[in-house]
Amino acid sequence: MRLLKNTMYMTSNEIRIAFLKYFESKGHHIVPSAPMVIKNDPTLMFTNAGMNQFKDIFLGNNQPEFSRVADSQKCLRVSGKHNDLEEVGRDTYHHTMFEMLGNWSFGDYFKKEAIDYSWEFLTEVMKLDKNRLYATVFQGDEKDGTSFDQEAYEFWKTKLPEERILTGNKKDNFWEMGETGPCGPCSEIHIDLRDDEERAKTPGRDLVNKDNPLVIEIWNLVFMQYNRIASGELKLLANKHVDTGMGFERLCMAVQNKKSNYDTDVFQPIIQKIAHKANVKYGEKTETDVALRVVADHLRAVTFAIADGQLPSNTGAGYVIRRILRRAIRYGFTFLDFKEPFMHTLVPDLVNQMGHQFPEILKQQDLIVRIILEEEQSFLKTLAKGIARFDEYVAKNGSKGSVEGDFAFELFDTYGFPIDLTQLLASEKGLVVDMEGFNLGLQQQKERSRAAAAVATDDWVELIHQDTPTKFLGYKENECECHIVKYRKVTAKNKTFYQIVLDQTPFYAESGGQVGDTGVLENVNEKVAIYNTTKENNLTIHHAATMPDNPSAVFTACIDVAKRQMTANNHSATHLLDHALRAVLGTHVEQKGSMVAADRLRFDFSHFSKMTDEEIVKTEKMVNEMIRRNLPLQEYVDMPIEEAREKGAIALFGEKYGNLVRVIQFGDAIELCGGTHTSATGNIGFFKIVSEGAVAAGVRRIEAVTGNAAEEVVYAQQEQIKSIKELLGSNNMEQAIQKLNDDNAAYRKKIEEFEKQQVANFCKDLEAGIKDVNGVQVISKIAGFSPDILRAAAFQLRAAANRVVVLGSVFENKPNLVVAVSDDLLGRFEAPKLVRAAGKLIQGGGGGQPSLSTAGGKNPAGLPDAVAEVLNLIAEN
RNA sequence: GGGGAUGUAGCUCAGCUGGUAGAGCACUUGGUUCGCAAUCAAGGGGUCGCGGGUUCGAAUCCCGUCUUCUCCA
Repeated sequence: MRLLKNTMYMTSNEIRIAFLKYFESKGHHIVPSAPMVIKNDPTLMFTNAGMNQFKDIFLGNNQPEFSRVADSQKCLRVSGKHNDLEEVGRDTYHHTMFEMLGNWSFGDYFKKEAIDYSWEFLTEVMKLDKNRLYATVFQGDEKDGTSFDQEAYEFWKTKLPEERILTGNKKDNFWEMGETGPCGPCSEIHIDLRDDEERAKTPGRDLVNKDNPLVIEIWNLVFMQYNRIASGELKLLANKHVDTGMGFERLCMAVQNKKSNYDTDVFQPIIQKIAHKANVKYGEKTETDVALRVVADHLRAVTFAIADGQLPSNTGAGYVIRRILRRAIRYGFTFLDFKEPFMHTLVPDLVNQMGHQFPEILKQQDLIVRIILEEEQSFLKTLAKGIARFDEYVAKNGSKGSVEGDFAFELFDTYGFPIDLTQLLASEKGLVVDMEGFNLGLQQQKERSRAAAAVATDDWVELIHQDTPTKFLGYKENECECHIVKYRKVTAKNKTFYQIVLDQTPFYAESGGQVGDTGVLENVNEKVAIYNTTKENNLTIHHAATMPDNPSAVFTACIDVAKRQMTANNHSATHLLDHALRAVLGTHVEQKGSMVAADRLRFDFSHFSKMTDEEIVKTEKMVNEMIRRNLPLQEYVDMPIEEAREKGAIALFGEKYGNLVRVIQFGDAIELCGGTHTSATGNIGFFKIVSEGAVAAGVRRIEAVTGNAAEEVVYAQQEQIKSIKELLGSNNMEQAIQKLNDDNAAYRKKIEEFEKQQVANFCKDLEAGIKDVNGVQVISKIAGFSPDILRAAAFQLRAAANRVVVLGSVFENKPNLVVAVSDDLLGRFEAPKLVRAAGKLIQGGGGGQPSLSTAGGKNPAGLPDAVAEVLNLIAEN
């Protein structure tokens, strides 16, 4: 319940809407947040800034659709100079997931308007106290040849007294996207949220950019006016852009007059909920406060990541999500005393709070809950195992006073046991963890990995300047004339290859699950094989082992048509499968992953139980029925996304779509899709599911084949059945196999009994032939039994007192020897010694336990001598 | 992608340097009666992930491969 006093402040939802409304009123086009999970950019796993979705515009690979844009962007940061996952929650202002409010100008307005808008929004719309605001301006950099940003300074002078306009160096006030590329000076707006008393003591201007949690940067206005080229030199850009970013949570804190982001209504409802469940109060104890913040923050991050299609896993981006989730579980486990899964129970509360603004989490709530629950269960299990392992270690090594770094690292590295938990457990036992040793192990691990993953990428060699994406002709053409726009050399693991960008291409770049095309780049003089095609942002990259001798020549790019056709068949079949699954299982089926290759297809989708055989058959039949109807491909290029949605086209969560989309339709199966498809479903021929299984909680995977490959599966099965029938000599396989099974069991039983009998008879015979050697009852015999029977007999015979048993046999042309000694003679004779000595005579070796040992060899003729040798040895002792 | 671990009875796992595959729970049958995981006895159940190799002998050692987990990138 909100206190009356607080109703004076805008809620976070109102603040977000006010921001978007304001910029809309200034001619900005409002775009939705891009997914937090990034595909098609190997340099980035998650959206970490508002500008990510516009990167291609800044890089000049793409043209903007609108010159003024604003949005609120979901972002995730887990590493970087100011963002270490381990720090989140310990202080009151770091987050993993946050929203970045931003407005952009692509070659439209520049410094004046950017500054005017930001000032007006903060002071007039948000009504923040002007006296608490500071602006920073770039001071210039001699080495770069850049000068003081007089322009920005002049504009700020119209808003602020000069003593509250500060200058900053290259580190704070010059923004660069990477080593090279567009960049420029930036102007930051800082706000001083301290009490008046504090402000009177120290002026705010002394605390700007000094890591004070209450004197913070609230908005960064970047003025992109340069392009940094590989030599480090700056060149003026023809089109100047504005890129701004304002931390939504910080803005809420300022507007709502709080001392921490976590005190705003963005976090408080969920924090209160967690506190209630944990039976603690927020604000009472540092330890539990940190844990509450960690859980609240991480819950948001994980929920949104899963909604955007990134499930926790053990590699790449999925691993980052798992780490975040596990960190929250572990804080809950240790400091909030949650010994049972709890995170998943909080999802509905978060959805309740944010589901209106972000419908993706509302729609996928069930899946999110299930996945988090499963992760919680499995992690609590690894915690339990780690604790057991730790206790075992302490029982053995507790007296040493410290926990060895090697052990702590092993626990962490192999068993996933968090190091801080190890430290906690250790301190409870009065032990100290050797962190130096632990860090050494971690360091070595990192170096190993880096060395293995080292990729050296050379600069692009630009042959033709082109600021539009490669024109893709592959929907219609299998080959086309082309020029190389640019290329670069890449070295990884001592292998070099080349990445080539063309002006236009028929090659489909790996995306949307469909594999990249292969083919050749050729002209009359030369021919280069393209072995893969991938996408990096908007660049279509052709991979080749070598470069043409004359890269500037005109080429013909030809794809491997057969492979493409099979891939297209599989891609179309995937759409039919998706459609059939929704019909058979329900509309909760959402695509969670897809892989379309020439020889097979794989489709991951949300569904909560194993598909029954009937459901699988029903799905197959439905797909095959659509194939037989030979539905023609209906392709709509550049259809407005709203129209596509009305048509009922299936879109993917976590996929970024423009305003104009490509729609692929086969009958009732309609999907937004960029892939290549077959002209009519009849080309697919035949569809067959080859496996169905689980990939994660609530996610199933189907693997299937089509056309030739499917035909082959059927033929292979037919062939198998035929040969089985031949082997059985019967057409009624079920009956014949049942009989075989029954017979087999009966025979096994009989053999067992027979062997038992054999051993018993054998023993009886042998008992009759006991000899006395040196006061010891000796049984020795050479027979034709298997080693197993020999051993069983010896085992029985040694039960009596004062006995040594020596048995030999030739079985399958190999000599075997068993020596057994009765318990009371164990001090006097050792079976292994005896058997080894005898083994030499049959050209073999042996050993075993003191009471019973075996040997085998290669010389059957030596067997009598071997037995005699044992008797000699007995006689000598 | 690299490192480490893991795979043994329906389930949870043990099996030390190679020597007759085990425990607990579950199951079957029988006995007992102390009413909600009762107890006693007997019993069934295992291609030791898969494929090679070394060895007289491999669950155990070596090589390859797959599964799952885990850390790093």
